[in-house]
Amino acid sequence: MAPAGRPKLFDETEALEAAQAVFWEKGFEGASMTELVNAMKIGRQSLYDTFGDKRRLYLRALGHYAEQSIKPTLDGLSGACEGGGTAIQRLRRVLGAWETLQSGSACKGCMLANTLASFDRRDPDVAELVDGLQVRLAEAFEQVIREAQAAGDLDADVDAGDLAALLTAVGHGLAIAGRSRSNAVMVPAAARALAGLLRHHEDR
Amino acid sequence: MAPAGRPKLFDETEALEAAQAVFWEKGFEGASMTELVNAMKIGRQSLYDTFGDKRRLYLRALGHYAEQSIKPTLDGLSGACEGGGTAIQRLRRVLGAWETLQSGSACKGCMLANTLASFDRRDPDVAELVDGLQVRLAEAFEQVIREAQAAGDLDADVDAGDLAALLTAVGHGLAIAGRSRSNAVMVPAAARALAGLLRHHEDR
DNA sequence: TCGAATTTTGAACGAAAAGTCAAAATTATT
DNA sequence: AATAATTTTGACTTTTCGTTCAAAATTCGA
Repeated sequence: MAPAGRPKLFDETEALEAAQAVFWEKGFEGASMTELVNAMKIGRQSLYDTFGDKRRLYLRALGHYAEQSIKPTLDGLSGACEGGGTAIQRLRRVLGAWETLQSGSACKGCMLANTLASFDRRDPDVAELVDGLQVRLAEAFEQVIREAQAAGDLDADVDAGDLAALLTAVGHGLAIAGRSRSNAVMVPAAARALAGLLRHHEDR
Repeated sequence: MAPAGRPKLFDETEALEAAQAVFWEKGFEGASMTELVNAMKIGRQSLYDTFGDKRRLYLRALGHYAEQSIKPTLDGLSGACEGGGTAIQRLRRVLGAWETLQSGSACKGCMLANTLASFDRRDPDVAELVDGLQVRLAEAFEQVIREAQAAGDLDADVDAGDLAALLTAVGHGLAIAGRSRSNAVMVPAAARALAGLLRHHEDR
């Protein structure tokens, strides 16, 4: 059942991705509607008709970012993608992916972290969305950690939940460091240290 | 030699601190000049005469934040304050201070991290200031780490510079997590895990 | 083919933004 | 006391912001 009336000339997902890129780079208040309209290559009114106001557009862009950038991490941890491997291998692979991601020259960091740092924390929708993703990420970490501990590839004397929270925080930290001038030095260094700390003590 | 003319009725540092608080909470673009003028309790023109434009005010506020919030950490690491103690004790004390700081209910995170996440990265002055602070922090960490390693309180098989970069990144990460809804849970958990990983392997 | 429904287009709106101007007020120097 | 220098005050300018309006264009169902 096609809707009566003129169909949209633009691809909604494509436009959303363009908006996401702008918001990711400039933040909510740093991105102007004119800028967004230009980047999305759609008319002003089409934007408002399709996405509502600026705040709702940001929410959808952030949701899209989550699907695109957080989900791969979750899948990588659970082994649903990239051919699996042992728990410790999957963990290391995700951390390695983060490293290369945040070491690039024009790195924009992580939209999640940027949102946490800049968005009005009283906004309930944003707070809930962001926090939900954070928790899901931490839970995925916890599961892999337990698995790696059970396999004897990770010291079992550190609580899995605690370590998961630490890795989540490190994710944020790498993303912030990724936006700094010396990201190409700092991020790989931090990643090396983390990889070292995550070795089993018997292997040292 | 007092300057001829009417003296200012306000304390410059006090006004700057008020501005810093607003910028810290709302970010550069999130804070309006009228809002700043009100918080600083000075006239609009006095603001422009004293601090220049909005960007220069932000730079001074950020500099003030560095003096007030980063320096204590540097001093705590070097042992210049808080009565010293061993290197590992100083390290743990700083991490503990970060934990309590980022676990609070109305936590604003870290202005440094917020700036990295939201400010236009092409701005050379901001980039230099922020990166300089990051490097100074990493250097201070590196020195304490070396000391702790020499004292046998920290495993020596992880490179001190790398570990310093990691702790700097963890600082950013805790600050970001500190702005999330579940900061009171996540931040202490991450801190516990980090404290566990930093134990010497012989103590496990 | 007519009409209802939707999108597009481009102009326009009011509000709020950053920043400025000029006169009044206050102080130190002479 | 007079002058020069500075700050204060409050209105004002200009620009940009997010959002909306209304008419033209396009498409589908009857």
